Amino acid sequence: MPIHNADIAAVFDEIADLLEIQGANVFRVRAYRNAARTLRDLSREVGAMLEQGEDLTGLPGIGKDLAGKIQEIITHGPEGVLAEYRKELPQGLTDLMHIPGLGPKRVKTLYHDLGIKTREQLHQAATAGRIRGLTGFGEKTEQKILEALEAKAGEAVRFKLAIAAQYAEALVEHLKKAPGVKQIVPAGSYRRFRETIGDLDILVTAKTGSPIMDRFVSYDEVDQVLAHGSTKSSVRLKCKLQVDVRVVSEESYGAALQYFTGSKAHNVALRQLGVQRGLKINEYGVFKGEERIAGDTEESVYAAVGVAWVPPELRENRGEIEAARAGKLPKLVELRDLRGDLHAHTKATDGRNSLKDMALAARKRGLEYLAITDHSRHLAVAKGLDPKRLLMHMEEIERLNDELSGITLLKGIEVDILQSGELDLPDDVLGRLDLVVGAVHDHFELSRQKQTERILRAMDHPHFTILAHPSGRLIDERAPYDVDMERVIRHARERGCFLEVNAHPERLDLTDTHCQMAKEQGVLVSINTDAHSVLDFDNLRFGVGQARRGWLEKSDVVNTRSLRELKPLLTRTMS
DNA sequence: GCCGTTTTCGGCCCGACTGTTTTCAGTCG
Repeated sequence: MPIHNADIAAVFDEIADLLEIQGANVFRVRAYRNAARTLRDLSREVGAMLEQGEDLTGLPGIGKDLAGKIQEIITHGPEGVLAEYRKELPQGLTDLMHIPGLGPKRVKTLYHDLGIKTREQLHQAATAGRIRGLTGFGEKTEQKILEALEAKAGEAVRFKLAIAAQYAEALVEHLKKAPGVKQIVPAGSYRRFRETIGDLDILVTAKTGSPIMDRFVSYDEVDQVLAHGSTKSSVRLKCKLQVDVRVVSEESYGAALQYFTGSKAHNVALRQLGVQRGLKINEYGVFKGEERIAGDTEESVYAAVGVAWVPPELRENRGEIEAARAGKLPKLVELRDLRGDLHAHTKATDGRNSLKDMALAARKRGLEYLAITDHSRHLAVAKGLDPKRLLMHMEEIERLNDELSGITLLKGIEVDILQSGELDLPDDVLGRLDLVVGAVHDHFELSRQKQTERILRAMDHPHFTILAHPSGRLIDERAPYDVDMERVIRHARERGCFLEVNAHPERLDLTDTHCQMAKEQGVLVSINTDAHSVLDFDNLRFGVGQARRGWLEKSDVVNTRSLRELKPLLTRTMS
């Protein structure tokens, strides 16, 4: 079993937990957490990097020691490295730290004073009232622990961005009606367009004395009030989404927006820049000693430490601060840059709307072209098209193009990539289309090597244009199939084909880091809705968000081209 | 344990809320 970056990151996080319980130096703990994060964000496998003789100490937060541990974990597995830290503490103890209200200190107390090692033992002790007497604990803490254990809270629930958006928009509307409210904006990972949201952070500026917090905690979708202060309140909604509202004065709006947008890692890095300049940055402003020198706008905060304003989608501490410092931030692609959509379905297969309805909906969005890419015959469950039906479909598209103005339909197919890597329709049929979108819809279980070769072979086909949803994942529902995305991206460059960013909120596939990798390799990306109804064009904004998180600019996205510029790109130039 | 426009040592981001305290530790983000 190959060891992936995420596995090594998990080992480092466990070490960090164990060190915290042991009361180790907090900065040493942080070093392990930083390294874990670096590994999770990395678009390449460290195993492959080591094989190619690359030096891991070039990676942020990885020094000589941790590079050695990574090597050890890859060569001999994680047990040896972990054993060293597990010596003094039983395995599984770190699990207790994931229970809300329990951190390293309390877990240590529970273990040392009562010998508690598992959730079950903790539950027994809490039920028997043996927790409340421990130092640092009380009746309320005991009760909260009990509730957390019984509610199985602590299992991190994340919400897909599009779902969170529904709750966020409704809540913002509710809060707006509170007297004295001036500005109100969702910040946090929501503003950064992360594909899933752990909780929702809403920033409010309001006149002093505004009853905003009372209005917030009494919102009828609130299930539980977790905290209720004058500047900070937290609730859990009935849908289980946690929402934090922070109120600041108007002069602190920029600093607070910057602060609550995060990410945490980005903010830490920005503050370090501040420290180097003798400045303190917090949610109220930028301070030189006692003097407040910036903070009314986000731009002023960044300017105070000598860097350009960073778009929220880039704020992950993946090099954006260095780029901002050097004046080399990308000019990110925007929704309005998109001129067309290269992946959509109709009633002919598993879509809900007619060709004409889809065309008109796309035109209404201001799109200049829409590729109709219904399924091919192999996907029987979707009534996939055989050559005969496809040819009829193409004729219908041509007729409609004659009839409509302001939108051009392109003749395409979402053709199944068969297990062998062959495409599901004959070459002469594929050759009559404007573009061929290839996709894997079955045999997700193939080995990494077979899956990769299957896809590479499909891309070799002379008519292949775009690889749809390249990893096949459904967020939180289906893991990506095992495929060497580095090879796929390199192959796309060699063969001159494109990779999709599927804008459906459950897919968002390519991921942000793979977008970045595609850009580095010079592979163009197509932001497509994969629309199955006229409503799905709304999803384009999520696809754009994902592309922006991947540092993509207008020129990196193939469907920002006008139809005239696009056409020659669709004709593959095979070398 | 990492890192360097104060560089190989001595720093390492900052504040709110809660509960358990009697001035603050722990947790969280």
